[in-house]
Amino acid sequence: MKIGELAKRLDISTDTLRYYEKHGLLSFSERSESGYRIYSPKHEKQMQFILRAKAVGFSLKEIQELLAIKVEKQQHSCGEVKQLTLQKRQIVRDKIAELQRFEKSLSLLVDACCGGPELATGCSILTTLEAADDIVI
Amino acid sequence: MKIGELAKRLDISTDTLRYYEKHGLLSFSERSESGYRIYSPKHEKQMQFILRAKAVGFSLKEIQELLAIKVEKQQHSCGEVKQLTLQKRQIVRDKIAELQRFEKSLSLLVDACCGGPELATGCSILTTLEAADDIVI
DNA sequence: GTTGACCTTGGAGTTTACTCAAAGGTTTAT
DNA sequence: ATAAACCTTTGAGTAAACTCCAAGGTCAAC
Repeated sequence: MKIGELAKRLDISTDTLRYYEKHGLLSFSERSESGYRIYSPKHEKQMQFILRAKAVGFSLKEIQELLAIKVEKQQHSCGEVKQLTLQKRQIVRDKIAELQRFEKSLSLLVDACCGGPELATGCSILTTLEAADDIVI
Repeated sequence: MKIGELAKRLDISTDTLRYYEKHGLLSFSERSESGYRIYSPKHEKQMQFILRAKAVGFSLKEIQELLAIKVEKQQHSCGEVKQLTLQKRQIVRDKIAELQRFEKSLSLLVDACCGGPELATGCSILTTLEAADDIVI
């Protein structure tokens, strides 16, 4: 699969793919005789991982660190790799907890709102928002 | 509370606070006679919301949209506001699902790893990684 | 056999989100 | 009353993550 096809499948630009390769996120692909990048399903999986990590707020540098867990086997002890993994998992868990608070707040709003055609000024969604100091939004 | 104190409490810079005000994220504060910004606990709460939203991958523009749910009452119908809130909640739910997949993958790694002092090359954490194609990392 | 749609690189430009500096006014402590 | 530690604004600079462009090579179709 050439770069254009992979880009289309992932709904990103070819520039982004080359950018990620250049910056050490996407591992090097084979090249055709003429120098075209040839990607395998493995590359697609790796990209999906990168894009999903990005969507939940990891920076490219952090994503590199996540990917590096896989690579660090030769250099580091089992204990170190496990420690790093535990650290990353904690970050993920914290993010989940944060999002669950958002979800709760938004659900409160949704439940309180009538959803009718009248102007929202008189709607209970707002009363909810203004009254409940403990609601985060 | 003056800008320096709020910045310290939130562990960000005063520049960032002024930046958020300028870009319509943090609502205007009162000013002292000499022109100093005076913040209330309400401002602190708003900032905490902004920082938490940022931590889970919302851009400043998206955070504005979240905050705008509160403001749009005068201009929009109850139904529209509810629709927007539902949309935002779906995004939050998708992010949660994504993070739960990460958590699961990382947990598999943690559980499979002995955590001992030997080089990770021979550790089952790696076998897990390389064998399980359905694991995302 | 040439047109059009691909691909290559290098490098410049853009957007987002800060971050710093300059020049000056205010407040607090000694 | 005079430093030191605040605060103000304006505007420039920076880092991350793309995004675009130019100049050229490749490939499939008509």
